[in-house]
Parts: sequence; C-alpha cells; structure tokens
Amino acid sequence: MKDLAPSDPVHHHTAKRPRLSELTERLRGKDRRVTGPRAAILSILHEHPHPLTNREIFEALPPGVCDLVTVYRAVHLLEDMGLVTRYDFGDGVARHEIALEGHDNHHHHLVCTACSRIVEIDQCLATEWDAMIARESGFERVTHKLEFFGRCPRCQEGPPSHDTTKTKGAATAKPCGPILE
Amino acid sequence: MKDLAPSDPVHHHTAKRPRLSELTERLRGKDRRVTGPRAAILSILHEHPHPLTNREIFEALPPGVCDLVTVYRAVHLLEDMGLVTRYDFGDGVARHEIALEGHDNHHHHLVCTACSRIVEIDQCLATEWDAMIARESGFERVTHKLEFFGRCPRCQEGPPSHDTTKTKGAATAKPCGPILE
DNA sequence: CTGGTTGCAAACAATTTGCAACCCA
DNA sequence: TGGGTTGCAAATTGTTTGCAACCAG
Repeated sequence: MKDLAPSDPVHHHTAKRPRLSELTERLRGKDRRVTGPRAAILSILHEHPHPLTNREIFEALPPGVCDLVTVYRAVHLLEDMGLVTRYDFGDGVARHEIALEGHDNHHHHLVCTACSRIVEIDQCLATEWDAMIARESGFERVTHKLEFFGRCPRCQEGPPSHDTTKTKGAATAKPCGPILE
Repeated sequence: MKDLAPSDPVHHHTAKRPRLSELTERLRGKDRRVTGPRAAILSILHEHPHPLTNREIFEALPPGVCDLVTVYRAVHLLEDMGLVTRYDFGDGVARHEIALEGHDNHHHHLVCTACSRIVEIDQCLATEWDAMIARESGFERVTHKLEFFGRCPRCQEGPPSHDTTKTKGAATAKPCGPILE
C-alpha cells in the first residue's frame, strides 16, 4: 500500500505514523493509565492504518488480552484524545483508524462495495468547500465527510450489485471482506 | 434543485417533486400494491423533502395508520424502487428523502451539529471526482457520499462542541432537533 | 489506600424476521 | 381465492451502562 504511482491521489497512506511510545506518552498526560489492553489496541491500530471495526480490533488482539467492551471503551478514549479517528461507511458499524501525527490527517476512502477492500485516498479533495459552504450558509466550523464507493478490480466480474448507495442492510451481506456498504 | 440563486450552492429544495399519483403509478407496476400505509408514507416524504428517520416518518403519520415495522418495510420498498434515497449522517440512524424525479437527484446536506437542522445543498460538488477516482484506482461504478457538518446561525452562541467529527454516540445527545451527529 | 480500569451481565436502540391473520385484485 | 401486506412478538446487532472486583501509583 505504498507502491502507488506518484502524483496519484488514490493510494494508501505513506505518511509516518505516531510511535506507540509517543502515543502512550500522550496517554500518561491526564492521569489516564497506559494499561495492557490499551497498549495492545493502539498497537493493532498502529499496525493496520485502515479503518477497523471494534470487533475487528478485538479479534486482531492476542486472545485473552481484554473484553470487547474494553475495546469500545479504549477506542472511545483514544478518539477523545484525538489519537484515533472515527469513520462511517454507512453500514451501521463504526470504524476507527489511527490518526497520523503532524499533518492534518483528514482524508477519505474508496470502499469496494463487493469485497469491502478499502483504499486510502490521501488527498482531501474538498477542504476548500468547507469555507465556501460556511460563507454561503452562515454556518460556522464547517467540516465534511466524504467517502467513495465502487467495485475494486478484483470484484469486477460478479453481477452488478443493483445498488451502490444503500446504507444499512448490507451489514448482513458480507461477500468476502469484513466491511461493506 | 436547479433553480437556485445563481452561483449559490447552499439553499433549500425548491425543485418540483414527483406527484403522489406518479409515485403510486410506478408502484402499481410490479404487482406491488398501493396500500393505505404506503400512500401515507409517500405523502409524508413528499411533504418533507428532507431526510427523515423511519421513526420520524412514523410519528408524522396520522395515528393508527400503521406499525413502525411497516414503515421500515415500506421505506425499503420505496428505496428499492428508487423513489426514496437513503442518507447517513453518521449517528447510527438511517434517514430517507424523497427522490426528485427526472434529474439525477444526487445532492448533499449541511447538518447542524447542535440543533440538527438540515440544509440541502443542491449542487453536487464532487461528481467529476468519481471518474477521476475510478481511473486512478481501477475501481468501477464509483460513487460517493458527501455531507457537511457545522453550526447553524441560530446555534452559534453555545459552547464549542468539542468535536464535529464523531459518528455515533451523539445519537444520545439530541440538543433540540431530532437529528444529529 | 484510591481512583482509574476491567469483566460480565444487562440495558438499549435501530432494524430485521417469523408467522398467522388479513384483504384487495 | 391467492399472494402481497400487515401487526405483533421475538430475534439480531452494535454499542452503552451498572457494578463489583481489581490493580497500579
């Protein structure tokens, strides 16, 4: 996921990711403890710079590390601290990705509606719109959520999935990957 | 959504909406019945050209018309027929809006993170990206979901909601409106 | 010792499904 | 009359909460 054509807006993250040590350090700040489960969860997120569901994180964890509930709580904490970003691909399941340090890690994804593969799109194509929308609407602190959906090269043989815009319900149909819209 | 103040992308829907009669006609097509509950639901969606949750639709219905489950089923049917479009604002609840007839009714929204007010944004700002993303990634049938979030004029006094990017969890906090991120 | 953490069970909310009763074409 | 519809209850799934046991500083 880093061997993409240069100047190609579609590719996987290549930016350096925060060190586990740095993260744990930030954790120690507000009298929060750096416990085994938390370190393990951060480690998983660190190893998979892709949106993961809490369940996926849980299952990627060495068995017995902690309870699924703890993953939910830890991920919440990490989100609140800004170390993790939440994404929603419209299938009713929240996904989380480690936040890249330094540069604003705002970016989007391209999700295969058939196999759930996710491609990171590093360029944010819509930042300049936030200001325009704010100006024209009177809203302030405008942000946006943008995700792309389509069929990845490997899945282009199958029958055309009648609908690429559904939100829920697809959570039931999991073709081959774990994700999906 | 094309009779806008020239060059103003932010505004409310004003375009003509499909007549109930046309809709019921389309329904009659595939031996689906145009029942009381369905007509009533269409009517509600027709009157509120805004994303509504199934529960909101249900509550807007004259009491006793039908069960909430029926709303779920009817809305599903309408979606499958392309008469209704599903939107997801990241709070874990699906919302539906009547699909405008004729022109491609692809558009986006600007949602107030404080009061849930929704402003329709008629211009689709990202259509041309679908092709670009497709070309660069090898994906086909690429579409996207884009929604904006911010604080509407009326809500700009309150304390800054620490986070405008959360997905779930906000479903719990409903400031004043019914929606929300 | 003391407050932050965790496990486990239970609570919740949105959505779906089973099934028998119903009812229109 | 038969198949599409509906209501009601129950099951599912993702996520949150209550609470007592626990553990690190």
